[in-house]
Formats: sequence, C-alpha cells, structure tokens
Amino acid sequence: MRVSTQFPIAVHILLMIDSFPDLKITSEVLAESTGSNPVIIRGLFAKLKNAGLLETKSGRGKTTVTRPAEEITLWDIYTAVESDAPDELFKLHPNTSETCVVGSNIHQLLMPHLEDATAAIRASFSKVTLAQLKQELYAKIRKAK
Amino acid sequence: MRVSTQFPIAVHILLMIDSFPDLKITSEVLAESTGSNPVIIRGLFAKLKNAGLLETKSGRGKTTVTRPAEEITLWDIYTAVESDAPDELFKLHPNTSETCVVGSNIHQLLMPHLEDATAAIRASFSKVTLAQLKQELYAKIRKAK
DNA sequence: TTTTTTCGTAATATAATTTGTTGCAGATGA
DNA sequence: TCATCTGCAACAAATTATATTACGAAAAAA
Repeated sequence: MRVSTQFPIAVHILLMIDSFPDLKITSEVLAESTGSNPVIIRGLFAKLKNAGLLETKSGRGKTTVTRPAEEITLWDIYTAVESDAPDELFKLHPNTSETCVVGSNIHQLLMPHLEDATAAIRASFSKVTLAQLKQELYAKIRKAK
Repeated sequence: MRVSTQFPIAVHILLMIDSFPDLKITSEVLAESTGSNPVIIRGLFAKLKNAGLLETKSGRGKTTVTRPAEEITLWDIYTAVESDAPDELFKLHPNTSETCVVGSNIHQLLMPHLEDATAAIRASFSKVTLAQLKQELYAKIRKAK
C-alpha cells in the first residue's frame, strides 16, 4: 500500500497559509518549504480550490483558506487530493480468471471489507481538524524554544 | 493512496488452498486463477510462509494453510504481505525544509494521526477471518446456481 | 536411482505511476 | 505598462510495481 506524497503536502500548504495569514505564501515559497516544486503546489492549489478549501489570486500571491480551520478535517484534505474509492485505496488485480470460482468472485467478496476499512480511515481522519493541527504545531514551536 | 495488488492475490491464494484441500494447487494454477504469474505467486508463498500462514512442499504441489481459517484475519494476511508502518501506508514527502517551522515539524505533527488511521485499518481488517470469507464465497456460489 | 514435478530465488525486462521541469498564456494589482 | 503569480499543457526523469527467463534444490513417484 502506497500513498502519494500529495496528502501531507496538502496539509502542509493549508497549515502554512492559515498559520501565517500576513505573509505572502506563493507556490514558490511552498515548494521550498515542502521540498517539492511550484508546479506540484499549483496542482494542489487547483485540487484544494476544487474542494472548496482554498482561494487563490494570480496577481499578488494572496491565497486564503475559505473555511474556518475548525471546520476542515484531515479527511476533507485527503479527499480533496486523493481518491476515496475503496478499490483505489486498495488496488485489486485486474486479470483474475473468469472461469475459476474464486477468481470470478474475489473482487465482489473483498469489496465490502475494503469499504469497511475505508470507512475506518474516514472516521479516523474526520476527527482531526486543521485547527487542532495548528495548536499542535504551536505547542511544538513553544517547546523548541 | 495506492496499494499493491499483492494483498488481494494473497487472500486469493489462501482462499483457494483452504477451500479445495484435495486439489493440487500449484503456483502455476494460482497464477492462472489470479491473472498473475507463477513467480509472483511463489514470492507470496514465501511471505505467507514467513508469517506462519502457509506451508509448501517442493515435490508435489502440496501447499497447506497452517492455521485454522477461523484464526486467520485479513490483517494477518495484509501484514504478511505489506508493511504496516504508518509512514509507509501514508507516504511522507522526504525533502521538507529544515529551516521552515512547518517544514521541520510536519512529519512529527502528522505521524500520530497516521498511526491512528493505521490502527483503524487494523481494527477493521482484524474483524474478518478467512473462515468468514469462505462462507461468503460459498454463499455466492450457491446463489449463482 | 532416475525422472518428474514444483518450489526458491536471482537477474533482468517491461510497464505503470509519480514526480519534476520548462515554457508560456492569462490574471491581478501596483 | 510592468512585475508578479497562478493555470495549464507538454515533456522528461525517476521511482515503483509487475512480468519474464532461467536454473538450482527439494520432494515424491516410477
């Protein structure tokens, strides 16, 4: 099982923008901070905008989080950026035999259990808000001082 | 998030071997049924043996499931075949900036939540046994008749 | 003991996916 | 009008997953 790195980067983006509303946080700055590159960031901008979590302006690097941080969960961010389809989370093998009793049934057999696991992930991620992450971040910064 | 196809294939393998103890189920047969190929199957044999779920004999294609189907869960199979490390399930971006407050903390910040999500998956998969899958398979076969 | 069958594993090749790069059009505000 | 960014397409590179070939070793049957 392998997730792309887009999810943590998306969290990173929202966290930075929401934490430092006065700074000019461009795709370039975020690329630097995330260790990614500007085009990936802009692609994530697009996805996050699409999910109604972010607003961008071309001119002056003014990106804003459109919802209060208390109302954005990790699951919101996750689904903004990656598919939540159980058979994409847990990939199925495409060429199972049609003639074999197991082969012809395995996908349907597994599917409800993959859906359950997906629901479990959703429940877990839904409990954590961006606001909470911000607090945890501040706590870490205070501690480091 | 993308899982490899190894997990469903591993389930497929155990299901077939346990369901048809009288048939000779070789890596070749399984390759045909799963739509994969013999070497992949043998690699999974090795992992499943390593996890104490399977026994193989070179000579006569006699593979046996070493535990009762009631005592093998989807999670057992999953961990036999794939890593259960939270930061492998949900991959983190490797090159975050050390100088940025967010960049230098994001991994530690996210980790506990990824662990929670992983635990949720474990709990979900742990509820389903191979015996249950067998029953569900039989039910499907009966229905199809 | 010889033959047959099948697993075990390494080496290599192919395919799929992800990530990174370059380039430029189109917004936006100074 | 100019500098600054986003948006997006096209392409390149890198990583990962899957498939193939090949051959030795183990086990059982002839």
